Amino acid sequence: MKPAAALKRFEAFLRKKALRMTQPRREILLASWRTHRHFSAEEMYQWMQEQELGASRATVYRTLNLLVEGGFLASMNNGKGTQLYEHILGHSHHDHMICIGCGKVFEFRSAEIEAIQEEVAERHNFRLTHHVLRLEGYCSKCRPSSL
Amino acid sequence: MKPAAALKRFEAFLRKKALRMTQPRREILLASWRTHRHFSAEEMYQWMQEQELGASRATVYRTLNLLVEGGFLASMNNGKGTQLYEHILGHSHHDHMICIGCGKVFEFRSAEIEAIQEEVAERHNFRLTHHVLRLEGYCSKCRPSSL
DNA sequence: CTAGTTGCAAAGGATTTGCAACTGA
DNA sequence: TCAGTTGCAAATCCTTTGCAACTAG
Repeated sequence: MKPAAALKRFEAFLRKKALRMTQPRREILLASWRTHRHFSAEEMYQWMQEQELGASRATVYRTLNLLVEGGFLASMNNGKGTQLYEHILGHSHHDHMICIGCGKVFEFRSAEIEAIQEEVAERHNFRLTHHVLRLEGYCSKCRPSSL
Repeated sequence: MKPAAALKRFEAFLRKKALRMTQPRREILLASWRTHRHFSAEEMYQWMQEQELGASRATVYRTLNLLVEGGFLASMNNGKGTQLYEHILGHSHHDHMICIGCGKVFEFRSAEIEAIQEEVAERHNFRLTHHVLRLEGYCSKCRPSSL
C-alpha cells in the first residue's frame, strides 16, 4: 500500500473515532511508511525533529499507539524494554528461520501453521491480532558435525 | 526436577562463577519452583515479603537475572514492558498466547505445528534447535467491541 | 579476613499523563 | 465555536546501580 492510500485509511479510521487528522499525525504516518525496518518511538521522534513541522515525544507516543490500534503498525518488544514498530498494510506476512551459526535470516510462510494457530486461538476464545514465529537452528552450511 | 535438585544445580552454577549461595538466593530459587505459573519480579518480591527471611527488590532482580543466565528460568516479555519468568528444568516445551489487553499469558502446545515446523526446516535443509511461537491478541475478557 | 552480597534509595530508560494553550472541522 | 490536540514537564512503571554495612567461605 502506498503512503497516500495509507493516509486515506488513517483519515477514515480517525473520522470513525471522531478524532482529527492533524499535521503531526500525518507526518508520523508518512514517516512510518518511509522505512522498511523496525523503528522505535525514539527514532520516530528523531525523524520528527528533522522536519520543519515535527511532533513532540508525547505526540509521537500517542500517535504510534493510535496507529497500532488502527492496525496500521505492528508493534513488538525488542526484549530489552523498548517497543519497536513496523508498518503492516500491504506487507505480506512471513516468519523467520534464523541460523545460529551465521546469523542469516530465511523467511518462510506456512498457511498450514497459520490455520492451526487460528484453531488454537479459537479453542481458547482468543482473537489473534499478530503472531511471532522464530525457528532457530543451523543452516546447511553451518551445521555442526554432531547434528 | 525437584526443588532440592534445582538447588544443588544452582549451587554448582554459583560455585563455577565464584559466587556464593546465600539465604535470599536460596529463597528465590525455591519460590520460583513453588509456582507453575509465570510470575513477575514484583510478584516474587511480594512472596519474599511474606517470608521471615526475605529479599529486597534489588536482590530479587539481581537473582532473577542470575537464574535466567544459568538456565534455571526462562524470561519473556508480556508485551507491556514487564518481564515474566517461569522455571524451565523439567518443564516440557510449550508456546505462548499473550493477551494484549491484560498481559495474561496462556500456554499451549501443538504437535501439529511442531511437525510442520520440522517439515519446513527439512525443506530448507535446516536443523532446528529451538523455536519461539507467540500468538498475540485479545482474550475473551479484553476483546474490544470492534473485534 | 575479604571478596562477594545485601538493602536502601537514588538513578535510569521508556512511556504516560495533567494541564493550559492551541486548532481543525 | 469548541471538542479534540499539542507540547511541556512532571509523573509512573519497571529495572538497574552506587554505596556503606554485612557475611559466606
